[in-house]
Amino acid sequence: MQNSEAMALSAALLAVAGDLTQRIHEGVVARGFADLRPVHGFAFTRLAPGGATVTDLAAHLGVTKQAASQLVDEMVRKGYVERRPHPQDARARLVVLTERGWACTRAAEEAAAGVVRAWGDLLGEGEVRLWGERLARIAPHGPIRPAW
Amino acid sequence: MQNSEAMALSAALLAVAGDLTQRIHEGVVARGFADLRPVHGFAFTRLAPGGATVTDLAAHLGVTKQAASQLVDEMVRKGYVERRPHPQDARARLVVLTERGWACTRAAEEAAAGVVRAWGDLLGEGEVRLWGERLARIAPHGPIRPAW
DNA sequence: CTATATAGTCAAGCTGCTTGACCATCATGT
DNA sequence: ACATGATGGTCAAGCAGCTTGACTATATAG
Repeated sequence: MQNSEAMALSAALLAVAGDLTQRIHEGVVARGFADLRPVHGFAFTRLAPGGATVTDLAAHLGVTKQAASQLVDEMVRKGYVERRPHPQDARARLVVLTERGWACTRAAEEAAAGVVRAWGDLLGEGEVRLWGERLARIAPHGPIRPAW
Repeated sequence: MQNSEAMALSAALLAVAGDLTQRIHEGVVARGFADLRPVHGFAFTRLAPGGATVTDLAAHLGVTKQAASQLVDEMVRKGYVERRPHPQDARARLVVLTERGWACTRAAEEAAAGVVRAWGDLLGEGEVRLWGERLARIAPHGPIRPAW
């Protein structure tokens, strides 16, 4: 494969990723969560299972723990998460989703499903399902942050 | 497809996109262009064909023309581009790549080719080639900026 | 020839991140 | 038991990269 082809493929992949991020975000906003940005969604995916510490969150997002702490401050202020004492470690605090946080997480899943469904209409659902498996093999632990 | 599957697929796609961005950037740095960030690469892809105005670049990157102008200032200072008078419009200035800018563009293509080749080793080259076609159908004009 | 639109720049301000310093608590070794 | 270092978290200050607003010069339309 020529270098220029690889570049075109890369550009197409990044365009799809950008489009996906944007559409999920629009879907979340349309469902009534206008005071969030995509980064909050990435945070929610880490917090959802059973909560996480600020340090966990920082590692997940690829930022300093100070930055993660500021993000948590903001989400607390907006009512999406709570800080609770950590059951095993008195230094740490467990950040967990509130009911509003869960509602937003469900909204994001619905929005993502809408986008993926549109892909299925274009390419066939089986095809799209195959993607998921192959993508996971390529970069199972890629950075959550496709930033500049 | 369940919502949670769609979310997992989305996460995998974003992880691959992040991984790709990071690896291309590392490849560019390893080839001797350490004073650039991924955004400069996105700018180069717009400038490469035959140059572009600051306003064109701003639209391509999804930022204000002031921000694009600052980016051009920086790239001029670092020797990657030049501002030339625009042949048809005395208000405008054509931003074009210098020889160093072209060298960096080639380095980015090599790096991208390296990543795509690794995908081919995992999945088969034909499979990867099919991706390119399908990705281009899904979001042919997605934003170049998969930002938060 | 006037009026409006467009290309570009200058200046100021804001947001989200970083670095650095610090305290409280945990874990380890003696 | 207790000293020592590691870890979780916060406070404070600074900065990079972007935005909005204002302005000039040139182009374009009527």
